[in-house]
Amino acid sequence: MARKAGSSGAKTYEAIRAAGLALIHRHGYEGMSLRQLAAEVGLQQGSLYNHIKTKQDLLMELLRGHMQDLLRALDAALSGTEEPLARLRAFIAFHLHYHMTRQAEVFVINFELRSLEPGNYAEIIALRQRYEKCLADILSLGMQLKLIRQTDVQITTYALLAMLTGICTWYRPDGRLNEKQLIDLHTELTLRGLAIDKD
Amino acid sequence: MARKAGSSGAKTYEAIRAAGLALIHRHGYEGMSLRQLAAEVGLQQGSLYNHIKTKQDLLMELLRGHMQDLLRALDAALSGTEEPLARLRAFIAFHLHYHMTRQAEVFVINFELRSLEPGNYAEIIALRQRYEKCLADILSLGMQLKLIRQTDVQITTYALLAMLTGICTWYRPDGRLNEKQLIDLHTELTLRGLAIDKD
Amino acid sequence: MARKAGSSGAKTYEAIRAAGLALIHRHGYEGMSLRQLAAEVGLQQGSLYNHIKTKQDLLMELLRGHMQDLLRALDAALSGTEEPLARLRAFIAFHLHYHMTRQAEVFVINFELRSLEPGNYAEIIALRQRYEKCLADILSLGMQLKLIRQTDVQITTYALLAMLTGICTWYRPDGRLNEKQLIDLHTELTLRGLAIDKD
Amino acid sequence: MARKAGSSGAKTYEAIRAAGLALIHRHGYEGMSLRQLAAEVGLQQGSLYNHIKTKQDLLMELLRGHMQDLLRALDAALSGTEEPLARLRAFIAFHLHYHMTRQAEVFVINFELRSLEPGNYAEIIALRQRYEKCLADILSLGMQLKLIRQTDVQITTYALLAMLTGICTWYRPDGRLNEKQLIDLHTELTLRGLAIDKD
DNA sequence: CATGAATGAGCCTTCATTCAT
DNA sequence: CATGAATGAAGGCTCATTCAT
Repeated sequence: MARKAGSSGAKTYEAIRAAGLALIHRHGYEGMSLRQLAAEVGLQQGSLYNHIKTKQDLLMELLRGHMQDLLRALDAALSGTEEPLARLRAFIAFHLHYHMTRQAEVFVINFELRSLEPGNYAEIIALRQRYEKCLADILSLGMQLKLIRQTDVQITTYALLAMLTGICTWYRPDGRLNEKQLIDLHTELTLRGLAIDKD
Repeated sequence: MARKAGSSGAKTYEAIRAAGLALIHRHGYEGMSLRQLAAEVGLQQGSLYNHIKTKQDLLMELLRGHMQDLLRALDAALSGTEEPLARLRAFIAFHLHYHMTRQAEVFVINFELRSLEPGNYAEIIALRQRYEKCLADILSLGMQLKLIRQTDVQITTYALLAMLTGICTWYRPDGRLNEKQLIDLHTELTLRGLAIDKD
Repeated sequence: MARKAGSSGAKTYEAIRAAGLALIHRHGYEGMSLRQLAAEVGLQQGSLYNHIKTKQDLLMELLRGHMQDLLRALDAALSGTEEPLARLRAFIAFHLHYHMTRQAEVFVINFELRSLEPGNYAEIIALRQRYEKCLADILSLGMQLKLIRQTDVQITTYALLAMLTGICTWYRPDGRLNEKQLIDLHTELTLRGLAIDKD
Repeated sequence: MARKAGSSGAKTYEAIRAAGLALIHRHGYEGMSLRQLAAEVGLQQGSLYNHIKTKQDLLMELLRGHMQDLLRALDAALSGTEEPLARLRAFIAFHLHYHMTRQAEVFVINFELRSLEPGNYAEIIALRQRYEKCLADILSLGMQLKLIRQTDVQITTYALLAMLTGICTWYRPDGRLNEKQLIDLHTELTLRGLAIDKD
C-alpha cells in the first residue's frame, strides 16, 4: 500500500503508520484496536480503509519497511570495512545504535512476529535471516583467518544477537550511560569473548 | 449435566493451566480466547470460571507460579557454591537448563509482561528483580575479588541475561547441539568476556 | 415449598426467604442473582436447591406468603367494626401501619408483579383484588348509607390505595413524623375528601 | 453490508428509544436484553452501539429526556395561573393528563430509578425534586393565604403525588371513564381533602 | 443436606471490515 | 477521501439450574 509521495493522502498514511507503530508497541498487535488507531489519527474507523488494506496488512507494511531500512542501513554501515574484527566492531556499533534510536520498530519486530499470517511470517523471517547471515559471515571469516576462536557460528550468532537486541527493552535516552559507553561495554564483552589473544 | 464421572477439581485446574500456557505461548495472551481454552480442556466456556477468577488471573497465576519455581530452583542450584566464577558457571548452566526444559513458561514471561495489569506487573517485576540481583551480586563480588573485569554491573547483567534467555526462542530438544554443548559454548563465551586472565 | 417447622432445614429456609426478600428489595428480582443469595445465606449455589424449587418459585412463595399475611391481618384489624366511616379509619390505619412495618414485602409486591410468570401473576392478582375489594365494599356501603359522597367506587379505591401505599417508598422509622402523626394526616385527608358534612 | 438504503441515523436512534422504552416498560430494565431491542429495531446487536453508548446510557437518556419534557410541560401548564387553588387544580389536571398520555415514560421513571447507577440516580432525583417542589410550593402558599388547611406540606405532597401517579398503572384509553371524568374525580377528592370551607 | 463441578444459554460489549452517501 | 451506519462474529463473563459425590 505504498502511497504516491506528495499526494495529500500520503501525509495521512504516514500518520497512520506512526500511530500504528506506537500503539502496537504499547498494546501489542492483538491489543490495539482500529478504533484506537483511527482516533489517534483523527479519523473515523471506516476511513482507515482508504489507506490500509487490513489490520494485518498494516503490521506487515511496518515490519517489511523496517526490515528493509535495517538491511539498507547495515550495508551502509559496513561498507568499506573488510577486516573481520573491524567489521564485527562496526556491526555491534550499528546494531546498538539502531536499536537505541528506533526502539519501537525493533521492539515490534521482536514481539509481533507471532501475529503474522504464515505467508507474511515467512517473508519477514527471510529478511531477518539475511541480517543474521551478515553477522554469521563475519564470524566465519574471522575464524578462517584465525582472528576469532573456533566455535559454533550459528549458535554464537544467536547468542550475540540476543544480547545486543535486549537493549531495546530497557534503554532510555536519559539513562545513566550514554550511547558510546553502552557500545564500548558491549564491544569489549563480545571481543574478549570471541577474539584470539594476540601475543 | 452436573459432573463428568471421574473428573476432579484439581485435575481440571491443572489441565486448564497446561492448556492455557500452551495457548498463550502459541497465540499470545490477547490472542488466546477462553472459548479456545475451554475447548482444549473439554469444558463449556462458563465452566472455566469454577477454576479461575478471570483470564487475567490465569495469566498471573501462571507467571507467579513460574517465577516462584524459578527462584526456588535457582537457590537450590547455587547453594554450596561460593567462589564467584564457579557461581557464575553454575548460574549459566542453571539458567540455560531451565530455559531449555521450560520453554513455554519462560517464553510467556518474556513476551507477556506487557499484558499484566499494573498491580500484577509490579509483583512479577519484583520477583524478576530478585532473580537478576542474584546474577548482579555474583558479578559484583567477582569484581571485588579481582576475578572479573571491572565493568558496569547493571548493564552487564542485562546483557548476559538477554543472551542466555534468547535460547528459549529457538531451542529444540532435537536440535544439532545438545544441552551440554550449548552450556559449554555460552559458558566459554561469557567467561572469556568477563574473567581476568590469571598469569 | 413450605418446610416442616422444627427441622434444621426450616431455619435455613427462613434465612433464604429473609435474604431473598432483602436482595429483591434492593436489586429487584431480575437484578438479584442466586450467587448473591447463596453467599448471603452462607451456602453454595447448588445448595439453595435443597430449599427452593426455582428462583421464580422463591419470589412466588414470598409474594403469596405476604398476601396471605396481609389478608389475615386485615380481617383481624377490621373485625368488630361495622360502621363504614369507622371501618374506613381502621382500614387506613391498618394499611399504613402494615406498610410502615413491612416495607420490604410491600415494596416487592408493588414492584415485582411484573416478574411473575402468567399463572403466578394471576394468582397474586386475585389475592390483591380481595384486598382491594375490602376497601371498595367499605366505600360502597358508606355511599349507600349517605355517609360518603357519591363517586366512582373503583377509581376512588385505586386512588386511595395508591396514596396510602406510596408511603413504602419513602418512610423511615427515624423520620420527622411518627406513625400516629402519619396515620392522622392521611386519615384526615381521606375523610375530608370523602365524607359527607354532617350539619 | 454497510447501510440499509433509506435508513438515517436520527430515525434509527428514535426507533431505538421508542422500542427501548416499550421493552423496559414491559420487561423492566434488567429484564430487557439488547438482543431483544436490536431485533425489535431490525438491527444486529452490535449496531446499537452506533447510537447508544451503553444500555445504562439508553435508560438515562430516556429518563432525562422525560424529566425535561415533564418540567417544561408543567411550566407551560401553570403559567398565567397565580391563585393557589386554581394552580392546584391546574397541577392535578396537568399531572393526570401527562400520566395518561405518556404512560410508558412515567411508569419507567417510577419503576426503574432503582436501576440507575449512583451518579445518574442523583441527577434524575434532582429533577424529580424540582417537580415535587412545584406542588409543595402551591400547598405552602395556599396555607399561608388560608385557602388550604394547615397540615404537613412534605407528607401531603408525597401523598397527593402517589395518588395521582397511581393512574399510570391501570389507566386504559378505552376504559370506563374518560380523561375529564378522571380529572374531575381526583380534583374533587383532593380539594375537599385540602381546601378550607368558605362560608 | 451441602458441596463443587458441570451445563448451555445468555449477558453487554467490542471487533475488523464494508459500503452508500 | 471521509463519514456514519451497518454487519456478523467473537470477546470475556454471569446466569439459573443439575447432579454425582
